[in-house]
Amino acid sequence: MSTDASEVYRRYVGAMVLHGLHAARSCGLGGTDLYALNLLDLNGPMTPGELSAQTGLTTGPTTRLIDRLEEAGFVRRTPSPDDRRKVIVELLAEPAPLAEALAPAREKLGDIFAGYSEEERRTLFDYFARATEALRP
Amino acid sequence: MSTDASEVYRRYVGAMVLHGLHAARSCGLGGTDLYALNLLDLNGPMTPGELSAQTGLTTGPTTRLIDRLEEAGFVRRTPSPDDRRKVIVELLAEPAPLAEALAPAREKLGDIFAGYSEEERRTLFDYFARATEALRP
DNA sequence: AGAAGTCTCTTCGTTGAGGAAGAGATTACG
DNA sequence: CGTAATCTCTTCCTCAACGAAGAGACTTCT
Repeated sequence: MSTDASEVYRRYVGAMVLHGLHAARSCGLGGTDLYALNLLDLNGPMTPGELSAQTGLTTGPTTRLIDRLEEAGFVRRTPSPDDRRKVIVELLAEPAPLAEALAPAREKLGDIFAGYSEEERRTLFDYFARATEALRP
Repeated sequence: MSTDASEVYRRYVGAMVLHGLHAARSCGLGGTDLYALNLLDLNGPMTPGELSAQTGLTTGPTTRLIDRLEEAGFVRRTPSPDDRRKVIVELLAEPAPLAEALAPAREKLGDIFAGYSEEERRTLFDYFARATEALRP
């Protein structure tokens, strides 16, 4: 990875993060809320305890974090079938306000993808899958 | 962009955002600080007024935001040569704590890039550059 | 030159997110 | 069985970040 490529990549990652934060704000979400949503998206449903371990929050703030996300329609709480003390926090289908906030960017990116050959697109998506796995927390 | 590809991509973006937020936290940065740093990285040096317009903050919090970033060694304030009321906020070289936080991920991604052919890497970096431009706020 | 406008910074009050401690319910262990 | 451990949630407190309003320095316009 040359210095030049590294520069391109750094700016790219910055743009992605900025994009995510911007979309989150427009839905009234804070940084931690976005963090939790991405955790749930990448790692699947989990209990408040697991979420609290992965976010680094103590249990009190975690409860209120889940409250916020539930009220906003992002997640759902379900009682755990095995252990009646536990709760399972599950990500719901993408809520309308978020989809709306992301739509313009998605369209632009769709146009970019359309400009590549089938083989190039395969390369890109292969990379996306690998990078996602590599960055899994 | 098929539904499947869209899913891959959504998770990828989530992983990138999570990665950025995680690195920021480990340096004691909040969401807004990260947002501002990325703005400065993508759009170059700017005045506090411009930064306040782009972050959506009023001028008071913007001043303190810059104070925080300056104390942490991320940015530098320089008096504007044309207008002595103005200040130019400039991003410095990446501070050590941030580079340290990002190092493991960079290494992993470097390994991934190393597995592609020269041509595939060109495709990837071409995409990165285009996507960065498309997402510019 | 003087008035009006612009830019940054300061001060003050408010708000919201987070930590600490403990309650209540359930499960596991002796 | 009964005691200890676990899990979520509640309550109270603290603190950091934000907005509003205005001060001070400088520029622009008449």
